[in-house]
Amino acid sequence: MKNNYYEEKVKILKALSNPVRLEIIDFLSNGEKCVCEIVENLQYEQPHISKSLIKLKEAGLIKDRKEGLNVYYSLKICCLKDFFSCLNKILENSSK
Amino acid sequence: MKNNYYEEKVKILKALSNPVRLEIIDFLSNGEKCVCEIVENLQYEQPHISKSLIKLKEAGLIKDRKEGLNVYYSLKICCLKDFFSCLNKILENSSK
DNA sequence: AATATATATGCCAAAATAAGCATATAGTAA
DNA sequence: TTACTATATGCTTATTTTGGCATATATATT
Repeated sequence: MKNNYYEEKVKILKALSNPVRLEIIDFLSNGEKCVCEIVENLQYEQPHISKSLIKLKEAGLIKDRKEGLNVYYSLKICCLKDFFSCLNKILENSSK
Repeated sequence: MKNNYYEEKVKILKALSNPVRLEIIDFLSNGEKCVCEIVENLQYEQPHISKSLIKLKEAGLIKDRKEGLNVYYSLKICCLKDFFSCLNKILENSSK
């Protein structure tokens, strides 16, 4: 259905529409990290980071892997670089 | 500032995070259209379309041009195609 | 000037999101 | 079992977003 077609995209875009979640994605672009590393690095409350990760995962943007007590998250998408370079182009254009 | 860096991207992503606005962008990918054409084609209330267009414009995604009583809107960004093809890849991956 | 048309704005209630804090769960170690 | 650690979940309040309806504005026409 046409509506579903847009709704699914909206879900991904909404997951990305948050500064903390964008920061997490940036951090994960350096490779797989456990939640504790993300919390330590980004300095937000642990539950906040956890919820952010879950939202990104539900949108299909990242994946997780358990190892003992730790959960490791990593990017699931390879095209995100181009995606964000488009965003940057938009920003450059806007400031003109 | 790092915060501003993400906030600006979030503004663009939020503008895109809505099915009606995505539909408008799709429609505009066929070329410049006036508000009346968009309203007629997408079947939403005119004030709703107007607000959607303004939000997209404020995010730097589209531009407008007045001609008599009409206002014509068109895409301002050429990389949106790649942007959405990335979204589609994410969707394909998610459904696996 | 009066009228008509295209578009934008304002206001409102409902729904969604955000973020803090407390607490639960799952795995590990003693 | 008990205690500990890493992560997830639940609850709550504040804020933002949504979409409908009424109305304002700007331009064109008579």
